[in-house]
Amino acid sequence: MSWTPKDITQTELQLLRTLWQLGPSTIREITDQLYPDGGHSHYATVQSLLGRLQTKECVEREKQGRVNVFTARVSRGELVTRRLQETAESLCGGSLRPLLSPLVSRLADAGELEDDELAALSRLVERLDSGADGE
Amino acid sequence: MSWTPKDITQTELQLLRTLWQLGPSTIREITDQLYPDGGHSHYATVQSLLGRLQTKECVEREKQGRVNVFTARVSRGELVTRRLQETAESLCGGSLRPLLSPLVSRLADAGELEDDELAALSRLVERLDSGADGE
DNA sequence: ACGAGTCTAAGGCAACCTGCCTTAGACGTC
DNA sequence: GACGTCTAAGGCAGGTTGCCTTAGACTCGT
Repeated sequence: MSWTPKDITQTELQLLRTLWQLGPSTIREITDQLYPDGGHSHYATVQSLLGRLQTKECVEREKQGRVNVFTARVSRGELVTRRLQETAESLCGGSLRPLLSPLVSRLADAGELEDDELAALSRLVERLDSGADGE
Repeated sequence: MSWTPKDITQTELQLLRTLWQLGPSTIREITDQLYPDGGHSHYATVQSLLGRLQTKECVEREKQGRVNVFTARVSRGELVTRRLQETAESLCGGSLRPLLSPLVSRLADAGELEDDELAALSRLVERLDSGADGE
């Protein structure tokens, strides 16, 4: 009964982003940030989304006095890791290794690295691939 | 109007796996492989899923005589790349670079690499990170 | 004390996706 | 022409997602 936390949606991510930016916040603060002219309905929407984020273990709720203060429980990096893990699970039988080559290839295509570093990286991955046993 | 093909589900992936394994196949062949004792309903299920896979641009349909022959249009590697791209898009503003460090860290944790290669990789990534500008 | 304002919990709802299945009709073979 | 196999089309229940309404509780200024 191992529990892999569920993936989050774009809208939920937007909330998380706000939490990362503001730090621990109340619903009110988040709502004001996202919908500066929002009414009660927007407030309730944020409330609803925060509730779902909580069940997805991305957010923590703590009652301070009368109000709930929400804190991000995952960082962007952790979310990235979760996604990588999911991808590995569903496409590569749980192994992360097969993600490496495509990532480096894409990095190369996108020109996101300095040439010399890219070269070093590519060489390394290539060496790994040649010595690897296919799944 | 750029069209990012949608993500596929586990069930759909199962079909793709079968296609990878069998090569271009008819619905019948796929059904027999997945549900050896399946009836018409299973056949129709496969048909339905293949239709959805086609709209997701993962599968190609070609009429050969009276029957449709389906061919996988994406490889496992391409699916991996799609997912990486999605992850980058939704979490890192489109940049793939931030995926690198978490991946290498997880690889290290999971012990999926030889120590010396891991060391080289880690050193490289570390160097990259130190010289990077955060988003 | 009372009304305005702000918080909370609870839940409804339409649109969509997913997995699965039924129906209905076209084509070939014996 | 009956049978088996293919096709297209679409229905349906259950879940998810984004958004919103309701109703009740607390705090405050006057």
